[in-house]
Amino acid sequence: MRVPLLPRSPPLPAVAAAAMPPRRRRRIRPPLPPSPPLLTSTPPPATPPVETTPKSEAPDHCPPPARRRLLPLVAAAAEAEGDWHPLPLYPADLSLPLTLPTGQTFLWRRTSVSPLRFTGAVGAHLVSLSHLPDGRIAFLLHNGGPGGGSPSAARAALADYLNAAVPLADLWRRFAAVDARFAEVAARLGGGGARVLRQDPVECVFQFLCSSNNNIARIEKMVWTLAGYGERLGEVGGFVFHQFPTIERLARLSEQELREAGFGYRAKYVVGTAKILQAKPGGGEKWLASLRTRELPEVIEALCTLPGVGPKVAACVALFSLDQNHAIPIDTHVWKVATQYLMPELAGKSLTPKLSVAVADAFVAKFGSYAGWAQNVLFIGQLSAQKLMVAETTIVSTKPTKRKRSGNNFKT
DNA sequence: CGGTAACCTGGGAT
DNA sequence: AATCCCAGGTTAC
Repeated sequence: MRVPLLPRSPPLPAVAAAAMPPRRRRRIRPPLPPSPPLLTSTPPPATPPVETTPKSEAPDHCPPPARRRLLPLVAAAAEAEGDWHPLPLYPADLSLPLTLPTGQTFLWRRTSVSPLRFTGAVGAHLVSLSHLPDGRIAFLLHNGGPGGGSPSAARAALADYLNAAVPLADLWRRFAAVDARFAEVAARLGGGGARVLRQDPVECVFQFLCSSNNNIARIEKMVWTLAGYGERLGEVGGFVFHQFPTIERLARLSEQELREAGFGYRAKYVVGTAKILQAKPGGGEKWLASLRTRELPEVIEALCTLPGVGPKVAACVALFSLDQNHAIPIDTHVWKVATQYLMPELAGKSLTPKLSVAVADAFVAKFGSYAGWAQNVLFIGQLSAQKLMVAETTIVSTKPTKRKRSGNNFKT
């Protein structure tokens, strides 16, 4: 496999460098410059986003009916749900709808529309995320207590998963200053909050293994099927959530089993990759994690040895889970952006590995060591533009199609 | 090396 | 109704 040779990234932007702690000792609650100081070691539970009509909860979570009836609705909801814990992240730092359902992970489910709420597994923690009335992010731990984790452990896991140490607002200011197109898209998206996650590498590899030449709905279905092989964590909003399975568990799946589950030719990729990872000295988890401290070209090369992993999937895994903030996944959407705005001389040409390297280089030259974060925003801009167009045409041209549960796709 | 065709599947367009 | 085309690519000629 040819290895795209991406240049060494330029030094960190001064502002980011100053705010970024060394990777080695990742801070649990890093200070975010733009955010007011509000975190204490034991933050008081926040008022949960008010549920206007408390829906019927899963039986497991319901207090005894007799007692519940005596409580005011809000109190009952609070008791059934537990406490919402605020995080020092404001919409400019993290917008849930611009981060969770926009293609870097396919495992979160929208479990409430008003207030907007997403639920997913972060490691073994089953959490819901929502914006408080003041805009801050808050999380609710569903499987805490005996047999589960503590809120403080969940908080630490979330800070890591959300890449909370990276000062997004500062990055956006820099990006907008060097690129008019970015400024335009950023404004259209509401000014901030599209954040690159720091996912578990195993989870990330297998998610993007399912993504090739595929559409979002089916990717979500396949990824959800994979997750189902992991340990059950609980049920929220009618969805049963699982911890993502281990490599060992995935390696025990058969290609036939996955084909019957609708994976098509990707079935052999999943099993093959699981087996290769399993055979790594020290285990696949460790091998993948070790890539976090390697240079990007080496990371891409290593990932491309896995069956079903090509340059695009490798770049996704590198960016979304391996700290390669200047990795640029070149897919059809980004290719469009690139040929339209960044390198018009490439218009009409086909996306070859060599050209995709050239485009990636151009992104890094323009946006610097966090170019992947800029690319992610431009991608989302392209995505939403397309979805808006699709929505328009369907309204105009077709009769009201009965909507199947298309539930978790990105829409505005 | 660059260009091309299969490759599973499902939904929407023609 | 049948067929084509496309969807966040990768692999094999």
